[in-house]
Amino acid sequence: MEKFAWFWDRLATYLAARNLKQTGPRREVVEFFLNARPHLSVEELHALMKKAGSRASISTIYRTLNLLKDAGLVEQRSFIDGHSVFEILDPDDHHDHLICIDCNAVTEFHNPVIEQQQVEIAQQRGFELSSHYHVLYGHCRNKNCPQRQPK
Amino acid sequence: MEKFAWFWDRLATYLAARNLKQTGPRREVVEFFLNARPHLSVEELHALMKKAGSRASISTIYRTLNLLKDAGLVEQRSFIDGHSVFEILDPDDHHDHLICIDCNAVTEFHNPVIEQQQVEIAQQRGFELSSHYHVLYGHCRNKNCPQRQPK
DNA sequence: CTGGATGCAAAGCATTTGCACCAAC
DNA sequence: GTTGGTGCAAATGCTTTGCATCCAG
Repeated sequence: MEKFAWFWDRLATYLAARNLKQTGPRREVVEFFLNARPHLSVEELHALMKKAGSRASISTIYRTLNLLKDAGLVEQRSFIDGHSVFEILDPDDHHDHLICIDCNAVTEFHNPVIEQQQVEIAQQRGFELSSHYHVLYGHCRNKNCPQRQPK
Repeated sequence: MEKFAWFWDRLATYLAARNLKQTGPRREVVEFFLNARPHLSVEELHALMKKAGSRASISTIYRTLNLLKDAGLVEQRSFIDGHSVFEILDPDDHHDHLICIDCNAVTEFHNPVIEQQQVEIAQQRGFELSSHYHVLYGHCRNKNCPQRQPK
């Protein structure tokens, strides 16, 4: 029972429907992407793959992730320091994030009240909601949190 | 009664405390920035100022906006298409965003229920909330929205 | 006067693209 | 064999920076 079977399925369907090919490098990128910790930058993903012996170029990583984005399987998010990260877009497991600004720990939350408010906000403005991005930043209280940015 | 008196005051204090200077171009950038419509890109701001006769360079605009950011007076937001915008950080007027994925139009919203839920979520987890980022993506229904990415 | 500020052009970075070669189908 | 995919290097687009000059304090 592969954890990301649904992902691979939808990808295969997408590729087949457009006469796109299922190549080695492309598979590798998807594999590493799915198994990497969330919020990995493209450069980090590239380094990881390189260390594991993959020869996929950074261009291919970008091209593949953009493909996944076009397929509606991932979401792209930008950071102020210039780079961006891609996130798995699983409709059955939606959640938002709390991020500790000291140790970068990521916690998930799901709040029906907020979800409902979002729908209402969109309706009020004749906006057809497609997705959303919601992150709370702050200080976690974990024992092993350094209480300050590693920088 | 200048609308942004508090902003100019805090800026003056910040500059004075660090022996930084109050120059012509710097004042112009701040002035145009404060009076421009929200969510103006740096390039748009530059074009606007140029048309109005200012000779401030785009470097100066960037340097000034970064100064305001360091002073805690504005906040920077990045978009996936590469550019970023700066927003006045007024603690008495917080808002979040709706972004049209067709025409990139940005609308603001403010929802007390959501704000309250956020506080509760953080409290439940012993998280000390510092800031948050909340964006709703979808399709706007404006007459002039192309209904598709210009690309 | 002195040190910070500016304009210009060049440099940086993350990301994209052109092109010749390679490999799915 | 076709057509899409890949790696490489060059190009792009936003943002930053080095430097000589300028100006506020």
